[in-house]
Amino acid sequence: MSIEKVARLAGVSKATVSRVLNQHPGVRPETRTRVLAAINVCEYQPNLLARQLRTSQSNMLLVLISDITNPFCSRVVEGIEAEAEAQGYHILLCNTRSQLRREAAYIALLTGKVADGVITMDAADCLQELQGLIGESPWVQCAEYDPAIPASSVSINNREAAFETVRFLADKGRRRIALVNCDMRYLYSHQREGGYRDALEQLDLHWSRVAYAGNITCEAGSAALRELLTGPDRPDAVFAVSDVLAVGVVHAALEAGLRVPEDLAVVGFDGINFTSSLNPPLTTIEQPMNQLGARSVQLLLNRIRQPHAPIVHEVLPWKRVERASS
Amino acid sequence: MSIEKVARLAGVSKATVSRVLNQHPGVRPETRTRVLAAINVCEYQPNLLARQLRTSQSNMLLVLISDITNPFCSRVVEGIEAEAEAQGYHILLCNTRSQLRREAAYIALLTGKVADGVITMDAADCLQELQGLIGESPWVQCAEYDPAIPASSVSINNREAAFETVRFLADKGRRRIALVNCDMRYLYSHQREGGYRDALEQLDLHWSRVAYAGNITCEAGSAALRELLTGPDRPDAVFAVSDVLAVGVVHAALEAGLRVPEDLAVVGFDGINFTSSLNPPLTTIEQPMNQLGARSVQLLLNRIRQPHAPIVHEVLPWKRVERASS
DNA sequence: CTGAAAGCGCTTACAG
DNA sequence: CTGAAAGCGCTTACAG
Repeated sequence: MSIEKVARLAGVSKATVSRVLNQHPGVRPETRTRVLAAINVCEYQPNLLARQLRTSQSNMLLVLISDITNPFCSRVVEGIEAEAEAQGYHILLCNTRSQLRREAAYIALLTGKVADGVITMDAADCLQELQGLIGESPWVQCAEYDPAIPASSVSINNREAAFETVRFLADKGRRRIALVNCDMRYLYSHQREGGYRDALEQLDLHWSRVAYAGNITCEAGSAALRELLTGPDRPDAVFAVSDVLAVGVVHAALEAGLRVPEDLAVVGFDGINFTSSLNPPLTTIEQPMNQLGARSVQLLLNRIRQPHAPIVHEVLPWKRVERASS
Repeated sequence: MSIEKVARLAGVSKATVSRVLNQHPGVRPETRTRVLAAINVCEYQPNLLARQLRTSQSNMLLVLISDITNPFCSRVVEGIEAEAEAQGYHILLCNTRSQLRREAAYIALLTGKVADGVITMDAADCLQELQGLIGESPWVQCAEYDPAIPASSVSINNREAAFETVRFLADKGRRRIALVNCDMRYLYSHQREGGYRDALEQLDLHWSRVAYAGNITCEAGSAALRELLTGPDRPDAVFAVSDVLAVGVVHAALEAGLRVPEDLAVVGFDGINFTSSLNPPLTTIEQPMNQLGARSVQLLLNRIRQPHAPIVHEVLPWKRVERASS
């Protein structure tokens, strides 16, 4: 009814109002200003729902992340949101905790045309099930991906990053390098552990030890270190697969009377902001978090705009940031 | 067209399919199963856009936050998302950086019926302008609010929390208590500084000093402390209005050769998870972050469901968590 | 350059 | 218990 009201006020048809609204060329200037005036008078706000239904595009992107509280995730989301906004898209956020039930409810929005595409950051482990729900809809897998799924992905080379980190620690003279890993539902857990083991083997380091954190919290990191300290000989270095875990590792180490890095070198992963302000500052493997998000959006929009755009698996560079903890 | 396809397949009318879809009572069981079967056969997915347009409700909530990267914000968002999901609503997230331009684009979604209501966490300073855009739409102000705006709010008593924190430090024998504040665009900055000054006055403490951090980062916290250390006599305690700033304060203090808490007691604000794993663990004022989010959703839904529900200003409790840094 | 009409895919009184 | 019809508020060929 609303566009109709404007039309009556301006003495034109709904079509003309629509043309003005969408800045179509070829509306007589005089008509245009009359319509604009009418729009102002009645404070007309277009009903976007109707527009979306009619044009069958919503300019909305669905984002499925497992934990918005994880600083890595929130930085990626920041990147996603900024790029989406720059391209005229908006973000529908679902904090899934990798639970299919929650995911399903949101994906109904995708198949229900409320969103034009989806970016997932869920554990690789549940991607196959998601595939069934998402079907053919435009989809980009961010950070976590399943190579068997026909959807683009953006990630880093986790195996290489882990491999080089172990080599870095070995170069510094460390001989008993432990890994604090987490949940094996995640692809990165497998890849980083793979890199860790490869490096130990290649470097002929026979001491190896892995502790698994139950979740990505400092407490879980502390618990993991305590577990590592129970063995007959202690590690002299710990590589944690997340900065948050590393904070807990350092905390538990100091609590146990160890000096960092003298007695125990610690390296984290992600490159979260606060790592540079810890005591000691934390050495970490920095992921291009904003880029991961931004590129995901770009690839997704490619697919939305040209449904037959090729599927690509993009690998972004990581970077070691050396600080006092190692 | 789609519901029509199902209807043809099942040999009924669109109306009947719709009734089955919405579990209306009074559909003959036999008809029901026939429709359900047809739905399965053609893998029908309802177009939610059409439904939303027709019923003029979207079950979508717009969330405007200034910085998703701030751990406080992401915890509140977590609370918002969880409660919304529990009530059958979804979240549209805008990372505004308190920029009106970005906000305006999202608010168009609200007035354009894509969202049923809005929760803002933006700086109080830009709330008046938002008011103009939001108009009469259901709105809850979370953490930051403007008392002059006719919309509900959920927050804590910042003035009281700051007051009690200063008293707590004074009780511990501290005499030169400084404040590390941030951006005065925020209401909480004013309130906490107010509480700080009130307490000093009431306690007859004449030493006072405030440093302003340019943003909520550890680096800004460090810079603020360095500034405080330039004076003739140093503070013996710092109250920082955010845990993130406090991390930077502690870092710069240690760097300057001060012991925490012996030479300088430090108290943060928010109750972010990692504060307990810092070295030393950080004393902080804990805000009920999930509750702030959850209650905001509840108040907003009240308003959405009954547009004449009264406006309320809810104040949630805060809690001091005492640790080694003070 | 502008308008009348069809249609996006649903839901909901209103009849029967 | 079920169906025909109107309508949510737009946009877009198609005429003129």
